Amino acid sequence: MEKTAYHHGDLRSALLDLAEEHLRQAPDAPPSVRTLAAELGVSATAPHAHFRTKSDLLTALAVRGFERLGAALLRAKSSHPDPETQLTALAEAYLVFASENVGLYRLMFSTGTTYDADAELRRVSRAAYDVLRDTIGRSVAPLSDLERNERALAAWGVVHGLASLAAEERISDDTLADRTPSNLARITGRLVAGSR
Amino acid sequence: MEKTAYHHGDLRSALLDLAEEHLRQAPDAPPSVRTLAAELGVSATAPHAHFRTKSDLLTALAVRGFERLGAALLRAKSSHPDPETQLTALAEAYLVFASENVGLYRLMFSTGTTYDADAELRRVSRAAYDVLRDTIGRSVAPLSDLERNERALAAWGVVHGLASLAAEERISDDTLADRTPSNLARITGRLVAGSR
DNA sequence: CTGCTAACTTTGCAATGCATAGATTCGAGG
DNA sequence: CCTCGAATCTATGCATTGCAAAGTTAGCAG
Repeated sequence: MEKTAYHHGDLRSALLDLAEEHLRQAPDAPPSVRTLAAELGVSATAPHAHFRTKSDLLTALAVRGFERLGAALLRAKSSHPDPETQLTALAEAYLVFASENVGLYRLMFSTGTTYDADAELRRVSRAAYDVLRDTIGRSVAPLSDLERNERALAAWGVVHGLASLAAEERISDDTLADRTPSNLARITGRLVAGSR
Repeated sequence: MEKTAYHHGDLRSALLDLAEEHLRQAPDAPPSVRTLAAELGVSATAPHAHFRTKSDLLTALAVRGFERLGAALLRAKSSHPDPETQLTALAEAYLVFASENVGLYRLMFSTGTTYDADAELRRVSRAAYDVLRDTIGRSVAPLSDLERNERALAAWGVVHGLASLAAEERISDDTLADRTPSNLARITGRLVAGSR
């Protein structure tokens, strides 16, 4: 789908790349479309041809994020064949992704209303979630659909919650000194695997 | 601390009240300071006397939010003397607050850098968290400090994670049909109390 | 009554998102 | 090769917004 260079190269991808770069260096502020355009040497309204609104650009960024997150989860899952450790490995991969892409991760879960509108975003988000759910489904003995869904949701809740709290730096030093992804993953694993 | 009316009434509180109202009706967009001022019949830069920056206003709003959340948690705790049900009641109170104050809740956990700077915000946020931690600490048998902190953090992670996912409407219908706070609280309680 | 201070207004500026109209360039069909 | 259409990009303009600086008004202490 990657169109080859027209006037100024593949502006669409270039915009997304640069936006991600900006987000990495300033995770708290959403990147300015005009600034992106200026740094790419195009006019201020050039992005308008590829993304009708700024929200569309951010949504496209979020889609990329979920694709990468899903890939990271799959990688973690396939490199840990043992179901005992698989869940913790998955949690760790999730937490690592969130900590290494704070701005992007925040964006992925804050697109707000756009989420309902964009089918693509829903699809990739769902795909990432399904990796987690399938792992949960297999790691524990026979479960009803409802049971499995509830467990998967609970597990997702824990990792997402801890990832968010860590990303927003809401966990203070006297609450938990070791806030590394691996330690948070350990806590997650212990909690989720509790009633095994 | 409430200064009585000067020129135009208690503008500071009026701004916060109206901002919260705006946030309730448009949870996705942060309120515009100029619009708030206009609706209150003051000049566009009048708020500047009370909040040097917009971020300061939002931080003050977040402080209010944490105060109300903490109060809600305390209320829930004291109305359920039984330690068995106390934790679930706490989780439900938390989830109810988040669902009834989506915009405010989002704000409370997205102030970003401001959090480090504002001691007041840190204090009230910590106070709300301590209610949860103390309940966890008492509900389970003797625990080391580290154990208790880890459990409290995990519990906070679950409720915060589920509250966030629900607030952003990221839980689809085929994942969990019943997304009411009480059902989510039930799931939370079962998970956290797992290794009792 | 005088002066001081907090609250508020006026004015102005820069950044930003977005719409519209026009120019440029690529590529396909003749 | 040439023409034309469509995609891409530019130019211009506008409205909203946050913010700063200087002046104005109102309450209050002495």
